[in-house]
Amino acid sequence: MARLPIYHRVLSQITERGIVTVSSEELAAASGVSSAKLRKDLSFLGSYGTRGVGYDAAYLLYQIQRELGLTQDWPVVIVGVGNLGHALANYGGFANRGFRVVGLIDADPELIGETVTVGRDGEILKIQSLNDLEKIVNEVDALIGVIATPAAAAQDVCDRLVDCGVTSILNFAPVVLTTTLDVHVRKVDLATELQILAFHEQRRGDAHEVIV
Amino acid sequence: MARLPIYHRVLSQITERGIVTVSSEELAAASGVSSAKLRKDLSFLGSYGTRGVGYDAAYLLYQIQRELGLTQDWPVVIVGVGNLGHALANYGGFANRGFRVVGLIDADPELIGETVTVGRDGEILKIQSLNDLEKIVNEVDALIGVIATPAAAAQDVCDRLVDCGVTSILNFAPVVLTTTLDVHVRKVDLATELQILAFHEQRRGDAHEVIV
DNA sequence: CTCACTTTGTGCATACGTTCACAACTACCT
DNA sequence: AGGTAGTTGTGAACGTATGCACAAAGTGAG
Repeated sequence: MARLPIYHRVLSQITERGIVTVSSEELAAASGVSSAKLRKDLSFLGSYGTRGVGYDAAYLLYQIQRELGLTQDWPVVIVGVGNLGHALANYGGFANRGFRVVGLIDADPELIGETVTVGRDGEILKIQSLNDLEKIVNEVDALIGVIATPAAAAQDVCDRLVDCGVTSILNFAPVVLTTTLDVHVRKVDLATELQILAFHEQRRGDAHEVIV
Repeated sequence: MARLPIYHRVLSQITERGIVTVSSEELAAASGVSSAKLRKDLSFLGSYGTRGVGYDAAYLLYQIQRELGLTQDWPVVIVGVGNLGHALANYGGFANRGFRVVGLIDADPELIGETVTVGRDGEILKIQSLNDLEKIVNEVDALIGVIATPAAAAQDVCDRLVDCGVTSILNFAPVVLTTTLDVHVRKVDLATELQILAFHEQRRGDAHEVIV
């Protein structure tokens, strides 16, 4: 389920506040879903709650972590270190969620060799050349790749990543990537998100005009 | 529908290549969906195709633009001009898709006054103070706001934007925002996307172990 | 021990999105 | 004109996700 990460985050915050027991109502409210939906989602993992009481926050958190595969560390390679690539590399939310950025790759000779601090603990990483992509990926044994390149380069980078054994790709470039079926591709498109908002904005405006 | 922006992008590319007629098969393949799904999506807008021939690419593109509200220009305010905010401001895909970044707001005094080039045509914008948020939003009459702040500040910024009349919000901060029902909130969470990939990666690994 | 109260887990009904299959329509060739 | 190939639009079947409602199970007071 795609909502597990949300529950995971909410539970993290809750346990940090020292709360030990949480009901489905509370957890659902904090996650922005209905309590019935939440209970069904959690029952998918097993019966980790106790009736009349609620869920043990820490225990439930651990179970979700296990289900999400967050008990291990996933090495991640980022290709394309422009503004977005920088933002991703610096994003603090990765380190404590089972991800470690282990490779920064760009095609721009100007950028190669530049150092970037990744994560919040100040680890330093050098930007490496696109030519060495295969070598880098094999060295760090990355299964997850992030594409933050311009649209024109995305498909080529994708093919090369897949050739090196990468099986999960997060794509920020505004193109539809084609790969074999066994590769998981997720797309995040900034313009698309705004367009969806504009769509609703416009429908709102239309409805208004009818009323007025 | 959430797939309209994809069709829009694909159609843009197709018309730029001078292609005048396109069948549902072709368009579906380029968009990564099935042809039946695409036809149903398009029939939602009306009957803009001709049987036996296909769709007139330019005409269909215009109809989608109209439906998405892209025939007008939406002013957008970005709050939080860190790495991600910069990436968004520079993102070239907005300008030619009906969006204009008209406000950059940050809380950091160091950043205020700094100039940023937004879009690809080199328009220059000054970063303004969070204190002036209300004034700025009212001045440019923005209905769409982007939150790229740290998690701790997001809810406060959201409330203030809504108070100024913003009715659509794109949230990059890793928190669940609570607002009134009439405000459209979309969330893009980078860590969540990676977690979903890791989830599939792990299941893949589990299955493998069983076989081995 | 019993009773009143709380909360989970789940069977069932409903709504939604997707796929299938085909009638309706167009273009073109003979 | 008639027939064949190609393509859209859509009704019907299917599967999945959501919401409802309640039995099962736990807690605590008297």
